[in-house]
Amino acid sequence: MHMVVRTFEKNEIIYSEGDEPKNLLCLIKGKVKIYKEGVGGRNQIVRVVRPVEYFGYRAAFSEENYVTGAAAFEASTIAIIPMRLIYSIVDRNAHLCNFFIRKLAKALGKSDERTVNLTQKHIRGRLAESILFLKENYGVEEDGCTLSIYLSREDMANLSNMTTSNAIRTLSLFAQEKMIAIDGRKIKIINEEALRKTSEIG
Amino acid sequence: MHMVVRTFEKNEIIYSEGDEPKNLLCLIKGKVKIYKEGVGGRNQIVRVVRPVEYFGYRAAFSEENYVTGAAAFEASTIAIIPMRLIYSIVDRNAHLCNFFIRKLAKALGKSDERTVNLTQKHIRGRLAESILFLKENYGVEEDGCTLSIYLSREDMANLSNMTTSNAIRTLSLFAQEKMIAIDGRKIKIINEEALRKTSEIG
DNA sequence: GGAAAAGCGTGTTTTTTAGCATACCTTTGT
DNA sequence: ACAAAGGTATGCTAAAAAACACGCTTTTCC
Repeated sequence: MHMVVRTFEKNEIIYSEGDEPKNLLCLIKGKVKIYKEGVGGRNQIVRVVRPVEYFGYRAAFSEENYVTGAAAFEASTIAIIPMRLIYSIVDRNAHLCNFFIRKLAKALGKSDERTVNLTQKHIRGRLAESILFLKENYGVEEDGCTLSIYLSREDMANLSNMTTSNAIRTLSLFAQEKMIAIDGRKIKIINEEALRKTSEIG
Repeated sequence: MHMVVRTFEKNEIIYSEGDEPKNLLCLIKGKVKIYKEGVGGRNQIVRVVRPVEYFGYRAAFSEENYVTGAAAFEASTIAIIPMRLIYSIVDRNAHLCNFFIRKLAKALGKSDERTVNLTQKHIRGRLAESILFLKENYGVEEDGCTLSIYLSREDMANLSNMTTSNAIRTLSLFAQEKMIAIDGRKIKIINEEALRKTSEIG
């Protein structure tokens, strides 16, 4: 009945679809994906978490089991706070209550936008958008243009709703077109304007 | 600074993407769609509202303008409650606060599931799912199998993430396969089991 | 009541995307 | 150091979905 902090190694699962939510999680250090298993082993990343953000509490508040899973993109440090503690505080702390309302409301808006982006844009648009999203969310290295997250092609695909081969193919195309430069998992944004345009028009 | 009730006619817009959210809405009677404009005039219905449900408050809580629009599927009666009233109550009423947390948390879970269903299932799966969804959400007529909502083919398409012609074609196929019977906009579920299977396997 | 518009049905073509197969290159673990 | 496994690259084929074209029917509105 008290908070603990533990580390998760790269690719370690933090919780799985169907698990009962007992804790509020707070990412102290690292990078985490929230994903959903789809048809034929294909996963869809629905959200990503950066430090310092809370996650894993939605299911608890709606009294359901998790409908998504969470895993560490890279070695991560996470604070684990029993939801029972939270419930008792929320009940008499309007401030905390508003905090969660706000977080949930923002996440819902993002989720709705994401639904449309993933369903209506074409492959190039979706991938361009993912690259920009990763930049906005996790930032870049000191050079100002290399994404500071290094994802496998499969994770890029799962983020962008496409097959791994299409992610590989389209990344190569973007590199040919000098919108990005790729070196293994390192993605450098060369022409952000073009990328933005691609993400908008498809 | 007080609640009003007004009616909206069929297809009338209740609020639009980009509008500033000032009110909490409550659908008293009728049926409402929450949708998002996509690429090339294609809309995606992200949620539907039935009586008696609250809607239109998400954007207010997250202090954004609306990212979705709302319109009446059919003639509807709606209570309009200024958000300013709500804010003042939420601040000191833990019960109401929990109500909104719960609603938002549930909606977010649904939205995540919807994202994956819309992106990964094939046309047949998506349409079958929409039909079952409409049954669960709005129910059936006295005969126990005719959906009590009558949508245009275009709305069926917008609900299922497909073009209007594909919605028309696939509905005809389902009718040929005796899973449903169609008579204009009337959809009768003949073989729910088959429909459910179609929605699962694609 | 009749013209115009909106909605529906069906067939064909084209584009987009998934699915495979194969080769090569990097890690990982022993 | 080496085998095995996992990840990346590329080409080809098949399937799915969109786009288009056209005719027909129903609604809407002067």
